[in-house]
Amino acid sequence: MASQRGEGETTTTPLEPADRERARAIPEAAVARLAVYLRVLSGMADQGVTAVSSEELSQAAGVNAAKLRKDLSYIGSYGTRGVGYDVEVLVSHIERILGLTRNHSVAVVGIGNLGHALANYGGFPGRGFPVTALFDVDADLVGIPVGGIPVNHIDEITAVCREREVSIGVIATPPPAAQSVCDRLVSAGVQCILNFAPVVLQVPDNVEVRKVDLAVEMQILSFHVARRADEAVHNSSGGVSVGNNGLGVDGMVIRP
Amino acid sequence: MASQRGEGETTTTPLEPADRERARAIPEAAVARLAVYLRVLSGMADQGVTAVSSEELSQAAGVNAAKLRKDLSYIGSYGTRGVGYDVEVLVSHIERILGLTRNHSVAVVGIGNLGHALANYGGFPGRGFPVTALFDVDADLVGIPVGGIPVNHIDEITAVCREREVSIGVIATPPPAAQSVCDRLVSAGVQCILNFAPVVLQVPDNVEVRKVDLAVEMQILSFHVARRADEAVHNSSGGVSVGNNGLGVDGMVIRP
DNA sequence: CCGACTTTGTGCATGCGTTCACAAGCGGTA
DNA sequence: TACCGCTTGTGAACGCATGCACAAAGTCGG
Repeated sequence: MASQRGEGETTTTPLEPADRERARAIPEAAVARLAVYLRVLSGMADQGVTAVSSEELSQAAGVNAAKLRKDLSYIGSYGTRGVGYDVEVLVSHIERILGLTRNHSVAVVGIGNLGHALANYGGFPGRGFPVTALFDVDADLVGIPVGGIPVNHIDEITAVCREREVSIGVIATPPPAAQSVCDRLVSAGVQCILNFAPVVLQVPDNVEVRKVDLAVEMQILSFHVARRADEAVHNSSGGVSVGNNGLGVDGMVIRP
Repeated sequence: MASQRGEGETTTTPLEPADRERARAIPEAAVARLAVYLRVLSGMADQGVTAVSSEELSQAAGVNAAKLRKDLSYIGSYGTRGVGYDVEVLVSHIERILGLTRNHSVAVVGIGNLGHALANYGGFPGRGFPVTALFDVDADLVGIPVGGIPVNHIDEITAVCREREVSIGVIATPPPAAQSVCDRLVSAGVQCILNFAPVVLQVPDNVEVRKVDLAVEMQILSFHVARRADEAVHNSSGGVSVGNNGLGVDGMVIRP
């Protein structure tokens, strides 16, 4: 489902006409990479670079040049053949596609070690994600400002989230509380959740969940350590060549 | 390269004979899910559950039942047809494949907000990953214990990592320092890195990097917010059906 | 001891994402 | 203006992962 292209729209759309159709066609993996490109491009812009080729950008982002061009083609044709891409133009178009033109109010739930760290990030990396609300069950924390924002009690979550138009909820609670918090966020109208708790959240279909799971990350690394160790034992030759292709957005390129 | 299957080994191997061959064949995405299954199974074991079917486990892990069975088949046939899986057995086999039978010493570099949070996790989620070393550039922090471990100066990184046999390095520094820290970790013999800095690290092929990028996660969520908002504007019908398939290990299932 | 039911394990088809390779297009130059 | 070299954009092939559907295999009840 969802793979049919809606055609025949002739109304004057408030947001670009053909972009919507493109947006729904962008593979999730490509979206993740676009965010990386955006950061690299922003860095280049800060250094005064105005133009870049797909080869240069792909090197900096740690991906294949062809893949980069395909990723960029998902959002349109904004390059100049024979020349490359204008950094500013690319930045603005990626920002538009990623929806970074509007601000996304963020609420952090669970003000423990991690919650503190998140709250203190201060405007979150890559501006546009202001933390506007903090919540915790601990009554002793309520009212105390963390990173400039006072902590609210978790029971106020619905009212506060609605009032401050929170669009992204970050769950940094202990595992047992995560599902309950998630449910409350959802019923408060939050449709995007970033979950740091090592729990598989159950949510309705209209809610988007991204998961950051330290234990899983560590265990994946552990797997590779073990595999490598075994290979080392069984292969008399010491040749190492791994190549971290596969899923994920990690880049890994030999420096020039 | 690396896709040939080494056969003809008849020596008594310290680690199971046919498992190595299996291990290198497990898709990366499946490895990530195995870690999730392991957590779910551990939780079940704690609650006294001794047996589980693929259907139950897949529900709890938020994945398709067929996919779960296929994932488990990568590590061998440890189920009983007509019955299901023995929880203990499955746990021990997944742990073995993921290399969790040995401890993996972890070093955290960059003792800021995030570094503090990581150090205080205390033995890291899912035991087996003891934090044994902390590093920072700030001389004022050196010697002060965080989460029970004294902070070392970053210049000692090579000596300390070698001495404590650190196998996983966690980078929680500001972006500009990340590549430098990474280089030092690599030259200290660390082959696995978990990177929290919003930087694309350049490493040699024999080093495995996993990335946790908050900005990217937020921007992916932002993308979905924007897409959804556009759809809401253009679709008069209010039907919502997203389905978070694609990359990643996130689960999303309607609760029973 | 046998039959019926249940659940695993997996061959196969489908779909998605990555990669290749090249035509199209643009700027610079004579 | 016409040519030449360079880089983009993309059609098509490839490969991997997912999901389906069923045979294999084991248990339980009679």
